[in-house]
Amino acid sequence: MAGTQERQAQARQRILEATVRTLAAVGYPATTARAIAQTGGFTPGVIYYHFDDLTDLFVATARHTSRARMARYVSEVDGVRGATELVRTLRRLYREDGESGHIAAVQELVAAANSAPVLAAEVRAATRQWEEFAETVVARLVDGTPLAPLVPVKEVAALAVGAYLGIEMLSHLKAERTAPDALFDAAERAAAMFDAFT
Amino acid sequence: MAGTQERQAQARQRILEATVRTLAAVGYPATTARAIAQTGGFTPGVIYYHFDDLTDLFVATARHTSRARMARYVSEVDGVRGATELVRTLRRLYREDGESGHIAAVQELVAAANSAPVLAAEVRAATRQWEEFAETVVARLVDGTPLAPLVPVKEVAALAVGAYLGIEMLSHLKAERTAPDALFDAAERAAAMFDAFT
Amino acid sequence: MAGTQERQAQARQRILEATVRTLAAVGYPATTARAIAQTGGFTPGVIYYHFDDLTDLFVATARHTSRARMARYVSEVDGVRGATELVRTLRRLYREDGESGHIAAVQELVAAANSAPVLAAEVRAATRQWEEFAETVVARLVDGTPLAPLVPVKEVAALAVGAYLGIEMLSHLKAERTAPDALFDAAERAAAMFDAFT
Amino acid sequence: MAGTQERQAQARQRILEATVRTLAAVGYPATTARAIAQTGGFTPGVIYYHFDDLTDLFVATARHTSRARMARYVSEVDGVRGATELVRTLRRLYREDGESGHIAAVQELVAAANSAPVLAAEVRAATRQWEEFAETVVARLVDGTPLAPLVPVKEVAALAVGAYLGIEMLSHLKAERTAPDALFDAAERAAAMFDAFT
DNA sequence: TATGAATGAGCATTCATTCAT
DNA sequence: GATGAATGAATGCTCATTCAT
Repeated sequence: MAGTQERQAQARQRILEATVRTLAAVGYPATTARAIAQTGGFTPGVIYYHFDDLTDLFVATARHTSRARMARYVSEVDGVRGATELVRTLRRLYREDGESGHIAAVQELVAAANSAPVLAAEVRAATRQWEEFAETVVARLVDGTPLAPLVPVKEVAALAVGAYLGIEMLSHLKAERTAPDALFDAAERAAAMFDAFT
Repeated sequence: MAGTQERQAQARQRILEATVRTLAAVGYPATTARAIAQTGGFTPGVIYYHFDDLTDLFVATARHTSRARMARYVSEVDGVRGATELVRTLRRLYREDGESGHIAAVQELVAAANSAPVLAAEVRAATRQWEEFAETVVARLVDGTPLAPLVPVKEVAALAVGAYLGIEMLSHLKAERTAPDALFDAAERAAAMFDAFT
Repeated sequence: MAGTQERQAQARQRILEATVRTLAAVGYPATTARAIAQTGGFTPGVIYYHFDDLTDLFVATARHTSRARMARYVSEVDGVRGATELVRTLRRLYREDGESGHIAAVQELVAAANSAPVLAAEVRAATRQWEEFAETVVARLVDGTPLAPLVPVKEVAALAVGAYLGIEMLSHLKAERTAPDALFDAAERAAAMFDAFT
Repeated sequence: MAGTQERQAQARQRILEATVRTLAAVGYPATTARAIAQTGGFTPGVIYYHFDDLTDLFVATARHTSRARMARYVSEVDGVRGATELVRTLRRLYREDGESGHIAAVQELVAAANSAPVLAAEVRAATRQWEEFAETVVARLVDGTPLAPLVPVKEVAALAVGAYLGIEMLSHLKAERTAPDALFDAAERAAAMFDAFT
């Protein structure tokens, strides 16, 4: 009997993951019910058994993906001390994202929000959470250092989130993972200077 | 005879601008032939008289918009001396872009490139030009200063372009222009420090 | 063991009644397996346990409803003497039908028969029975009166059945029960004249 | 230039007639966009070029058919004197309707109105016009005769319209045109008595 | 050149029906 | 007996695209 709820949840999970993979692979405009179904190896009909419609599915996907990654980011970044270690952790997380298609999917949903008002609300909420997360990370980094009064935490956080999405968008476009790598290298050098300085 | 070519060019221009406005207003997935035609006040048929198909139109739009803005950015940034002035100029240009819908359109096309392989090539080329432009600007800014050896020009440029697109994407999502304003404010303060230091 | 058959019969009954109520409420085109199930508070699956398919269910519904109402009409009209009393009885029965949704359901099934050949046979049979019933009533009314040779019993009966369905269809359309009331009033006056005359 | 509007009207006309024929042939539930298109020999897409959606088409069909028949009925019944001639005229008109499928279509739309609220409004209006028409006919028939004070014109008219639809529904169900014929015969005999009496 | 009409492919969604549990 | 999950075939509708005028 407990299995019923579990199975239901499992089925939803399978659909959500197929959606993420499809979004990452072919982009939002091509993420049709059929495409998702083919990715996940099920019939388009199942989608409608578990979700009201595609919008509902995209909203759920946005929430699910964002939450899952957020949890991972929070737990990984939690014990980090110093900018260098932070950059290294982020690089590792970014690679994870790239392999699972998570940020690609998120970026597609953010872009899609412009054409899907209902989705926009959900994406806005998710974005806000990421900005708040970025703020805590930045704040922890500069707090107690001479740079603290000079760094506008909110703005740096907003910049970070925007840059993360924009860079993912471009690196996906270029079908290359090297550009982000070079960026992380540079960031690591900057972080070393930052750590030395503080 | 010359008038014929001119007229042809004018018609193309009208279609391209309608496409930009439509992209900015409703996003790529909703930018259908009909939607473009309605924006521009012409019949969907005309599009096919002047362009092979929608992909061709989007490619042309990417090139046209990118070039037009590039020209403007180059000419405006050309005489700029110092980071503060640069930030102020960029803020002005960004506002222009916002009003005309140009970066919004570009961002939509970059996002769309993931689902439209032919478009991707054009967008990649445009992106490269913007990164090169950003490189020259950054280089000019740090050249001859003590910071020169510390700043990885290529990476900073790539970061700048990515951040520009990502932030536009997010601010469009939030339907607010104030976030970028706060960012420009912060950037201006940072620029002042930079200028004082160099 | 007898309880098993009883239970089976009860379940069928429940489904049949849910079908009647659904037909009356939303009409044949919207009377889907899901809609019936929701009306009756059971799962669509049960329908297929008790009936071969929807057509089978509609056929059974036509038979069931027609028989049930026929029994009631026969027993009520049986002891009636005179046209006035007949009209009053019919008015009462018509009101019953309206409240339970029975003629509405029958009318929906008659209309649906045009699109469902298998259903048509059943509905034809039911209609024939109603015409026969009407014939006996009309015959009993005129027999032994001077009008007997003037009244074409078969045709009057056919007219009566057709009018009954047509008027139900229209009054359902108008969402009003007053039109039939006015008709019954007029019929009662005509019946009074008839009774006085015979 | 004038041809443009004409062609448009012709195309609409073709679609409307295909809809009437399809409704009469397979009934409302089976009158899908594809079915209509096949009847008319065109693509489903054309329907949506000329009508907003199927509801719009059904509403237009109800109006068109009702108006066209009404015009014919009014003009044919106009010069009629006496009940006998009226019945003969109605018989002729009824045969026309049967061949063209017009009342069958109307009856389907009336039945369908129960499931299609938007359609209901249009059908209600059409029904009202037919009842008014029937009233004028009945009134003209009894006016100036001794029966005048005895005949409730409104109710007789309502009965006539309801019976017309109901009988069409049943005769369509029985796939026979003979029943109405027998009814018209009986009506003609009654009319002869009526004419002799008045 | 531009338009209006038409086409055919594709999409979201619904629905009757099946079946393992 | 009954349920929940799944399937596959429609259905309404949109859209890129074509073409005669």
